[in-house]
Amino acid sequence: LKEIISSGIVKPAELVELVNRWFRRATIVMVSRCSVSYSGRASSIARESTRLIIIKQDGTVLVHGSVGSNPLNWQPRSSLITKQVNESEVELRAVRVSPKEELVIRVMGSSLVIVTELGDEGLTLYGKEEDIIEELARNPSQIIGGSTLIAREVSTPYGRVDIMLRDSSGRLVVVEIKRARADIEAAQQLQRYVEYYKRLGLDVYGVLVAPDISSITLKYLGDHGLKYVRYSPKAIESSQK
Amino acid sequence: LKEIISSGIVKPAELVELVNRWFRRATIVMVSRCSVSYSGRASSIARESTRLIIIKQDGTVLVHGSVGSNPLNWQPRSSLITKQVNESEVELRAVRVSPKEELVIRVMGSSLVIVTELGDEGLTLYGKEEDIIEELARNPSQIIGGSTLIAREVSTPYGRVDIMLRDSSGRLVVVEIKRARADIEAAQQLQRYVEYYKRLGLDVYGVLVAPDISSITLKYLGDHGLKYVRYSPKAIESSQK
DNA sequence: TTTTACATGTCGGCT
DNA sequence: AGCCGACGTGTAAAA
Repeated sequence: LKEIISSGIVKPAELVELVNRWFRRATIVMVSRCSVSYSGRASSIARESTRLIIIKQDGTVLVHGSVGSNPLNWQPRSSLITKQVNESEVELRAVRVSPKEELVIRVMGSSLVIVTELGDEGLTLYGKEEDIIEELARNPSQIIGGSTLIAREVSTPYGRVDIMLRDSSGRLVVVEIKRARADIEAAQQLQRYVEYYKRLGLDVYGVLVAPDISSITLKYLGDHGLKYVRYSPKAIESSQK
Repeated sequence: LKEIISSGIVKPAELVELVNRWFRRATIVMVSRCSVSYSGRASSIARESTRLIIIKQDGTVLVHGSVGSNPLNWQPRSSLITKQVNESEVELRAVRVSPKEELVIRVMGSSLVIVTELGDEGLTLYGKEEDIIEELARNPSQIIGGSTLIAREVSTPYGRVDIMLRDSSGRLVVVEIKRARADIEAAQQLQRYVEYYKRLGLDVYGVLVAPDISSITLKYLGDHGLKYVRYSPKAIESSQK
């Protein structure tokens, strides 16, 4: 693997050198005994333990424990100050300006460190809400038979409406689309768009489009004069739970 | 570091052996050239590139690129099937049952692999919404002067009310608390709790408590007969942006 | 910069 | 299992 720049057990003094040398030039992956403290929007402390520390090329810092998808602590695209505290300890201080946050990792003893260049290619993702909007905008009759597309992604003071239609009787239809089971928040999102247009004096009603809906949300829609239309994009239909 | 079980460059055949041996027994960290495909709630493809693959002790699989806090692909607590496809390729297939999702990582050539035991200690986090609720429940006069606590964490069909108070004139007060700047969703959350109690015939009004509020949300509250009370917990006041 | 919404969100808790 | 809400959510797009 030509992308590996270096790897091995590294003592505190060398660690400082390595991190200073490669920060924002390569990705640094470390297995270290460390304690972690964070303060900012909230604050946290993690006792000394063995953890996986990742410092990415863009300045992202992640500290992972043995369980869970989410890191114990993290810092997106931070600046980083590395210094040796004493013979056996190194402090990594990752700071973000807005919001003002500070992550301090205190590394004890030697670490297993990999310095490597990772690829930055993104991935092609299908099945986003936007893809479904695209499908439905092309054929709005799937939502309301005989309706025509008026607009997409319409801004209001209370957020962006996914799709606006005109039905066969000439009424405006506000459509909110969800890629997964619709919940109460989706209903209220729709509700506030509809309310906005009604206050403007328009004759409008709202439709929530989703592959599924919670029973409570369905009741909520009914109580507020809103409609539900089931729609699953074909491409992901088979994988619905 | 006694927690390191093994580390080094590993060929395809050895990789299969290593992963089978240590899956769910230790954390496996790999730097590999790989392509990744995912299908489930959505679907994605990532071209061959060098990436960081983490297989945690609990079955979590993460695939990181060079940028961003979030992994390119992932699978929480999955089962994993590893097999050698041909002389130079290994396929890691991580499957989750519900929702039905499949992540396939195709590893090309040799990988740099670390097998290690990480700590599972959690972290102590201060400044959660719950901490603020605790503070205010102890002294509800900070929200409404002269009010008394009726209940905390009250379940309704439309979600959990943070705090219920009775004010000095005997009226019920539904309180929704946010740890950060309140947005329109917070206002609507409060609104639906208040609406629920009003429909039950109770004399009730709603208060949104937060350290800050967006101007549009403040207008929305006014339009719907809801109130805003500013409150910053002392402990995190200094770190507000 | 502010504001809003999406996300394969993940995760926890309660009914 | 369904459902709701918090999260240091992160991230992108639009005003």
